[in-house]
Order: sequence, then structure tokens, then C-alpha cells
Amino acid sequence: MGLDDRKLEVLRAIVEDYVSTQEPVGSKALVERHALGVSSATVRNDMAVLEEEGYIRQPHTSAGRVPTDRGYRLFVDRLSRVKPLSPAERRAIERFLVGAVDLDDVVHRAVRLLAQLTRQVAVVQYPSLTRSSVRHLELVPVSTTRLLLVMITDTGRVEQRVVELPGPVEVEEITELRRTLNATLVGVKLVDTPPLVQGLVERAEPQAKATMSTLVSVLLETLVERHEERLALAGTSNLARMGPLDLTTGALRPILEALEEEVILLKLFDEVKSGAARVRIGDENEVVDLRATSVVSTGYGPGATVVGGMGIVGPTRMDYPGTIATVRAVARYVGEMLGH
Amino acid sequence: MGLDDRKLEVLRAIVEDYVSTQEPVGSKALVERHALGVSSATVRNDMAVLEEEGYIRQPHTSAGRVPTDRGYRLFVDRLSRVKPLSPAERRAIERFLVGAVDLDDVVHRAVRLLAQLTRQVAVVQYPSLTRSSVRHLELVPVSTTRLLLVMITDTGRVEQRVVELPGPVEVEEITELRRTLNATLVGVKLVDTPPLVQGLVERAEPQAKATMSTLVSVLLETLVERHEERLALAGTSNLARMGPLDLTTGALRPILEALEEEVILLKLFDEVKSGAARVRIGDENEVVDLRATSVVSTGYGPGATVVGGMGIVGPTRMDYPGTIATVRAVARYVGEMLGH
DNA sequence: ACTGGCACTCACTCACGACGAGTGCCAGCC
DNA sequence: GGCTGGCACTCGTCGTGAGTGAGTGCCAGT
Repeated sequence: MGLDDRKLEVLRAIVEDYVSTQEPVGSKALVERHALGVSSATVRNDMAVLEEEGYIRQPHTSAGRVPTDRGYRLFVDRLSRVKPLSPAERRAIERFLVGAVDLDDVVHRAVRLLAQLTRQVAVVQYPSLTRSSVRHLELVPVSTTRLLLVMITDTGRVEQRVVELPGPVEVEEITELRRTLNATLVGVKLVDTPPLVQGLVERAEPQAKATMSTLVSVLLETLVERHEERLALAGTSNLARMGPLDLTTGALRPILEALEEEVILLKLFDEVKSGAARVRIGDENEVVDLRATSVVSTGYGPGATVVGGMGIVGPTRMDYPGTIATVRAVARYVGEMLGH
Repeated sequence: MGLDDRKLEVLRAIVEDYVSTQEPVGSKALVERHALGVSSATVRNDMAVLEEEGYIRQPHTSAGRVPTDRGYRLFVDRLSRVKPLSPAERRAIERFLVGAVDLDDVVHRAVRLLAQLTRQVAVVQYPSLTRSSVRHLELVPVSTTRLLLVMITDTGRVEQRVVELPGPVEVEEITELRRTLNATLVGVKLVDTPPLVQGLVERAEPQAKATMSTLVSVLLETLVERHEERLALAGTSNLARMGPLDLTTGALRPILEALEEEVILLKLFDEVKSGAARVRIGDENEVVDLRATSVVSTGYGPGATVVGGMGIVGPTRMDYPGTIATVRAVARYVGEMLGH
């Protein structure tokens, strides 16, 4: 691996030029636009080495060079400095998020903001239920044999579910149930609830046992075990900007399809355990349909805890430093907002 | 307007062939595929008339004919018979919707189903708040000066909002407020609430006046006046199937953008007052960006009442009878489900 | 009123050649 | 040994031009 400093510099120049022009970049254009201090012939030699090592390739003989996924990876890891956001951008983020009235609104604003700033497709995961804790449980009688169970989490998320009761229940009983549930569960992390909830049935008054049992099973099935997580998506139209390049190949279709599959998108956030940004370039994606794209994702949440993920999906040919900075910044602001 | 029966038959044949082949249809192909009982020369004469009247046009001289927006309109109004759904389709709809656990789920399933069956982009509006009535109001203390206000409507929709109180409030007071609110508002249509709500402040106990006033303003501002309606969208990837035809022109972009603007989409349902399907073809659309598409929309709700709209957006070249039938069927099933 | 025939139009396809950006290699220079 | 200028070569792109065929419009005949 004889990649001396100049070769790395050449790679950096190729990536930057290609990202901005979207066209294969040749040796001559390169020396003109960057002060490399050497002639185009030398650059050509360097390019040959870079190509041999798999960092760049030629779309066809006698065309310019284009970075490979591996080239982008090297660029992201070692060649790009973090690009700090301009004060204007910071202000824009703050102003845009500050007016949010509730959790839904925060998520919606965040995802649109992200799409707008990065000009890519943005995805934001709602604060995950399993990672937050119970703030309050409410029981609302809908009819004599039906209850609405409402759960509020500390991240401001509200989940509700209609429960069919085994038999009619008095209002006083409901009040009592509500008291018991809250006394047991408020403040408990959702992941820790199952054992506690089981105990509730055993300790319940004989006549309330059936009702409590029904409630508990609903709680377990739908609120705790249920992995269904919600997502917000924005900026799909930015995909159309990926260039007629990719449009003609018809590669747009599978990407759009993947973006509609919540299950697939959720996978993107499986491993965001920290606030650090993660970049998956082209082939590095586990999701096959997204192999033509790059994904920049990060976790967010109040303080250092992570309650959800957010990120963007775009062409491998993207402005990585800028995008990473933006994703991180938005995640940080949203995290702060969740801490009230 | 000398449009005798045969000319109408020719128009119908052109529309049907064009929809299925996506290619301009010529006189010869027409007589081969349809038993018109006349020669191609005669058909040509008929075509000339149809073109003069503006129902069809030639993309270029010496190409086949293509229906115009006007032609589709005539086809929809007078030439197409309703295509009843196959039992298999009916079963699919029923099976798909039956497992829904709550309102969110119903809407989500409906929109995916619609997208899948029609192979177009589907849009479903959540049951509108303003057209439904209050089933229950719940107040949940979050801290001493903060309440969570939860409203449940008869369509199963739940809206919540955090309220900052002017000062600390006792639990008993909250219970009293809850009682009063529910006594006054349960069963009332949301549109009719404003006058009732105003009265609440005036009749409140002096010490509770400030609190009640805050609550009331939140109720009015965010729950009643607020026009924000939610939407579910699915099948965007079907747009890519509109054909490279439209892709090359880059006409996809504005359509995708329009589909991301909730405001625009909501306009589509402005006038769905009944369960009858409405078809807007090409130029008939008020939304400029959707002039290249056709929109099939209808209202839905329990019984004859309409609580929301749903529909699809697709190329003007679509299977109108089939699409209309599908949209109507899904709307009817969803309506039934809302009636529990 | 319909039909068969015929001349005409014009988008589409393909082959051909010119053009030029870009490369690889080599001999020479520092 | 590394860099440079020069040069032959490759190959995708663009423009031209002929050939093809689907489709039309019109007209004379039944």
C-alpha cells in the first residue's frame, strides 16, 4: 500500500470534484483546479496506483476516474475534516425546531429540516418505546365492557389501545385499577415492566383478577413486546435529483420501494447506540436495495441516552463532511428538546 | 357533434388499448383487436372526427392516436361500465383490513391496500376532527403546573396536547375540571363546541377561572380551529412505473414534491362530501403540479356520514373503471369498520 | 356510407466518420 | 529515482444520412 501523502491528496481532489460536478474527473482538469504542484502526467501515475488499489475506477476506458465505495470510505475515514456548520445554519435549525408544540411536531419538523438542509431523503425514528419509561397510565371507559388504555412515556409519546373486557366493570373499579397500575409502573423503564406486570395479576383482588389479566396481556402484547416503531420520512423528491444517470437505469424503483418498507428503514437504526454518526457507503449496506446509496445515521436523545435514530439516504456521491455535520447537529438539537 | 355510436365505440377502443399497451394506437391495430365490423379506412375517418372534436390527438404526424384529457372524461362519464370487483379482490380487502387493532392501523392498512390493488400512489386522510364528535376528555397531571389534555373522538382518534398552567393546581381541582369538561362536551360535534366552551370559562368557580381559561384556549386553538389533518401515503414507488416516457422529461420531480406537501394533498379531499367517487383528469386538477396526473377520490365514514377522504393519484392513462371500483370498495369497507 | 388502394409523412434505427477528452507509456531531464 | 513533456491510442459522444415502416389522408369505386 504505497499511498503517500500526494496520492491521498489526489484521491481527495477526485472525490471533491466528482461530488460537485457529478462527472468523471480527468488528470488534466484535476491539476487545473487544485494546486497539486505536479504535472498531469504525474497525477496519471498516481491515479493508476489508486485504481490498482481499488479506490477509483474508470466508467470506461479513456474516461475520467470515479471514486469507488472503497474510495469514499477512505475519504470519509481519513481525508475529510469535519465541516463546522455556519452560524446561519445553526440558527435555521434552532428557529425551525423551537416552535414545535408536541412530540409529533418535533419529529415532523426534524425530518423536513433534515431533508431540506441535506437535500437528501431524511428518516427520523420516533422515540422508541422500549428505551423510555412510563410517565402515566390512564384508563378511560368507552362503554361498560370497553376501556381505552392510554400510556404516556417520558419522551412525550402517547400510545393508546382499546381493550375489550371480559365483563362489565364499575367506575370505582377502574379508578382502583388506574391507581394500582400507576403506582406500580410509573417511572419504570418499559423494558423492565414485564416481571412487574406479571405480579399485578397475582396480587389483584379476586373479583378484579379477570379484568386485570386482560389489561396486562394487552399491555404486554401491544405496548411492550410490540416492536412496531413509527417513522417519519421526507424529501423523497430529492431522489429524483440523483441524476438522469441513475434514472435511466431504472434503479430508482427499488430504492423507493425500500423507503416504503418500515421494516427495512428500522434496520438502519438497529445499531445506533450512541450520538456518533455512522456512515454506510454503497455495498456496506446490509439492505440490498440500498447498495446504490449511502446512509448517514445517528442516534439522538436527551443527554447521552439514545431513544431513537435519524439519518439520511442519498447517492454515494454526496457531500459527506457537510451531510455528517448536519445530521449530527439536528440530532443534537432534537435531543436537547426532548430534555425539555 | 355528430358522435354516433360507432365513433364512441372507437373512442372506447382507443382508450382501452392505449391504457393497456401505453402506446399510440393506429387504425389497423384497432380493427384487428376489436370486432368493430368496419374497415380500417372507416375507422380512420371516425378518428379524424374524434380528433377534430378534441377527444384524441396524434403525438406527431403519422403516429397513432392518444386520448386527450377530454377523451378520458367522455370515456369515464359515458363509455365505461362499472367493473365489479372479483370475489377474490373483495376477500383480499376484507382479510387485509380485518386484523386492524386501532385507528392508526386501519388507516395504514387501507392506504397500503389501495396502493397495492390499484398500483398507484394512494392517499388516505385520517378521520377529520371537525366532522366527528367528542367521546371523552381526559386530564393527566404531568407536573404541578402541567397537564396533558387527551381528547378521544367517536372515530377512535386520540389527540393530546401538553398544557402549561398559569399556576399549580390540586388533584381535586383537576378531577372537577375533568368532570365539567366531559359533562359539557361529550357527544358534541367538534364544530359545535366553540360556543359551549366559551360558556365554561364564565361559569367556572372564581379560583379555577384562570386554569379553565388556559385549558379552553388550548382546546380552541389546537384541537378545534386547527385545520391540521393527518394523511397517510403509500405506493410512491409506483410513480416510477409511469414509464420512462415521463421520467426523461423530468416531470417526476414536481409530482413527488406535490405529494409531500400535506396542504396540497388535503385539497384533494376538500369537496368529498359523499361516498361517490370523484375523478379529476389531467387539466381538471386545480393543483398545477398534478396536471399530468389523474386523481380518483372519495369520501368515507360510518354509514352515510363522511369523516375523511381517500383516493389515488396516477397517470391520466389509467384503468379508470377498475380504479374507481377499487377505491369505492376500500372506502366502503373502511367506513364499515369505523362503525364498529 | 363504406371500402380498397395509394401516395405521403415522419419518427425511429443504424451505420459511418469526425471529434476530443483522457489514458498509458516512454524517453529525457533534474 | 522521481517528475515531466510528448505522443500514439482508445473509445464514448455527437452529427449526418439513408433506410424502414407504421400510420395517415384522400379519392375513386361499389
